[in-house]
Amino acid sequence: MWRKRVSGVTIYQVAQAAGVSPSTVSNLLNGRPGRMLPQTRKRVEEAITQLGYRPNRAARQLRTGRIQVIGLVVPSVANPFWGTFARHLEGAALAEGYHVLLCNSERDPARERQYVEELWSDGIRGIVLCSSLPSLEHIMPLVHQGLSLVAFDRTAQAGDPPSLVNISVDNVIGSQLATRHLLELGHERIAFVSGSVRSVNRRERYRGFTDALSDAGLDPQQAIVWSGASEEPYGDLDVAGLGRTAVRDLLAGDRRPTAIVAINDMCALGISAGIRDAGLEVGRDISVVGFDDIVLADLASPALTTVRQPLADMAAEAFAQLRERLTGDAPVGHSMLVRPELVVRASTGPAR
Amino acid sequence: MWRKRVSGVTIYQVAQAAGVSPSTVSNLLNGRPGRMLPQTRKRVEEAITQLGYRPNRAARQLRTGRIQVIGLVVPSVANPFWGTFARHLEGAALAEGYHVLLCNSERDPARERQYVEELWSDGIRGIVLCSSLPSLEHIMPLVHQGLSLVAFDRTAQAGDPPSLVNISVDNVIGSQLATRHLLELGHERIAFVSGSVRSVNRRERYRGFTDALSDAGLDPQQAIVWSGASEEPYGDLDVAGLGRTAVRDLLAGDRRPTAIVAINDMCALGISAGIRDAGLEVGRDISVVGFDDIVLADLASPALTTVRQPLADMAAEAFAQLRERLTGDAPVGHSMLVRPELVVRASTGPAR
DNA sequence: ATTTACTGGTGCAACGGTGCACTCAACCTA
DNA sequence: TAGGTTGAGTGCACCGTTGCACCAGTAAAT
Repeated sequence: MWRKRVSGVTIYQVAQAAGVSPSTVSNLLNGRPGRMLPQTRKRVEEAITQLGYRPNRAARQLRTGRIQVIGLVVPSVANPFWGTFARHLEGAALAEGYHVLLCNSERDPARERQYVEELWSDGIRGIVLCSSLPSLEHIMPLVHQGLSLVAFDRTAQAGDPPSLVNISVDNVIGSQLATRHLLELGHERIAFVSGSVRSVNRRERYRGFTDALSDAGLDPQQAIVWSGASEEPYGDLDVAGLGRTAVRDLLAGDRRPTAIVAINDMCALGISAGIRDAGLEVGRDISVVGFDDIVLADLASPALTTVRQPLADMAAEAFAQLRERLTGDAPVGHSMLVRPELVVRASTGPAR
Repeated sequence: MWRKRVSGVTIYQVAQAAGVSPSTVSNLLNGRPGRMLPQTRKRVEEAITQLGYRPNRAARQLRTGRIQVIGLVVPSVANPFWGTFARHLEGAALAEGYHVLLCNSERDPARERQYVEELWSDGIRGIVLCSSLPSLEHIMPLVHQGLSLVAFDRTAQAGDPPSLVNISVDNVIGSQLATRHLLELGHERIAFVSGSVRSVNRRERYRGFTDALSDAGLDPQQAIVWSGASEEPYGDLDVAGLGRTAVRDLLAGDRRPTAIVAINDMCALGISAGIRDAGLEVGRDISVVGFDDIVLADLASPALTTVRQPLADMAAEAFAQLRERLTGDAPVGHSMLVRPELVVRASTGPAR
């Protein structure tokens, strides 16, 4: 079976219509308009619009090796945090004529790696990776081959090559803000709830948590920590369910917390649901703090106190960094560590 | 400045390593392994794995006109409903070796059209479009040129060409289920809240709403309808804020509803927040029903009564339809109208 | 002994666009 | 008038894969 040819107008047809050679059309298209007379240029432009010519990207990519697509690997776009990020990144990319190819890793390193390799084989040379795995070893071979990588939601780690750009909020400070807020409200039995233990941002947020406890003269060793049942990767969808489960466990234990610091907002929303499941009231019986400030934090009941990440700015910066590297304007980018902000709402209240 | 060549291993290198011609490698790669001796085949396979060869997609696409990428145009992936859908679609696509190129239209017809045209110029010939605009006229020229289009969240309209596949939940029935549920609880002053009036699914859900009222002997003309302030397109992010605003207006009016049917869950969550803003209790003072059953519906407080869309199944079907058309297995697909299901939770209660 | 069929390959011309190297005419310059 | 320079535009090889058309060698059929 042979497929219908649907490729559309080619540069040859444009050239013919304008009475010039394909090279001239190409010259115009590729920023060399000074190489022809204004009247020639005009003829070519008219032919282009009249025929509705659009360059074939595959041919262009094959010839030049360049392509106006970047990859985005997120844990799961079903999590509104990542959905919002994807949308912002796409907005930034679109403004410069780039497309975004979206990949959900489900926090599975194997899938992450597979995706990155497929993107490479698609000719994509710039990727925003939201991995939060401590080690990016599985990706580094491609980086050395020329892949531009911006790691989002991951701070610089010892041993990172200089070519790697990290963009992240300062998780330690964010978590400190959250924890201090609870301490100031008089809470002392504060729990920390998260999923997988391995991610960089979990580690850092945990450190901010313990730092704040120490500063307040409490013993971090005594802190109540709930970290999911297993070491297995988990999709971000489940993180809310995880929070719900956590509350059951915590309330069944002998040291019931009066406040909970959640790894992120989805988790916090799950925790809030779990608290209600137990017949308790969020913000009065147990306080909850999230992280991210997704849109739903403000919509929840009670509205969620959380640590805000300036997502739109960070997405814009991620794209800007990637683009500079891709176009060769700045071979070495620089990492960015954004200061987060505490947003106090109704899910936190004085300890009773 | 000339860019570093980073194209990787080519089919020539594989052929040379295996001691055959590129054609033979190509034959193996393209499902014609019977054309060579088993030992030859083995040599080629070994050369492929050893060199880590991955076909260059641009070259392949240029030659064949085919490409293993489909486009997905959604209103906004920041809305968890669309995020979840995107994830499911991607899962289905990935299983068959397809990638998904994601585009957020923000419900702007101009942007929608622009995206579809760019996808076309990228050589993409299959698109899942979540438009819900009544008319797809702005897309039809490309469909006639050979674009395979699956319209999601949109039911068949009079005048649709047979080549167009629509996949949607039965909005009329879904909305009827929601409304009847409220009627059975004794509500009579029921409001319908939505954003833009123009979308097909808003129209249908509204019809289900009025049908149910009529069936119960109520006059649909008397129904309380709130439909946003303007005719302008709106991003899906704002739909929650819209719901919140709606409640302010409704409570300021002289006919206060005792129950509200929301166009979707994000809107319902906004409505719930608005009800709380006014110092009232959701499910007791005012009942709220959503549509979609996003993950957060179950997490909300009170948990949201809503109409469930079997999103995973629908996404799988959307991809399957598209794929059949792209591979030529089934030149004419068929539309799908899924029966939705009411999920009763705590946001609805008896009228007082 | 010639024809026919099959097996296991290979040769080659595209696909559409790019940009370096080139030409050719017109215009200086000494 | 020979030599140089500039301006405007063209020729062509190449990017990596594909699959039709072909071919050489062997085996079976006539």
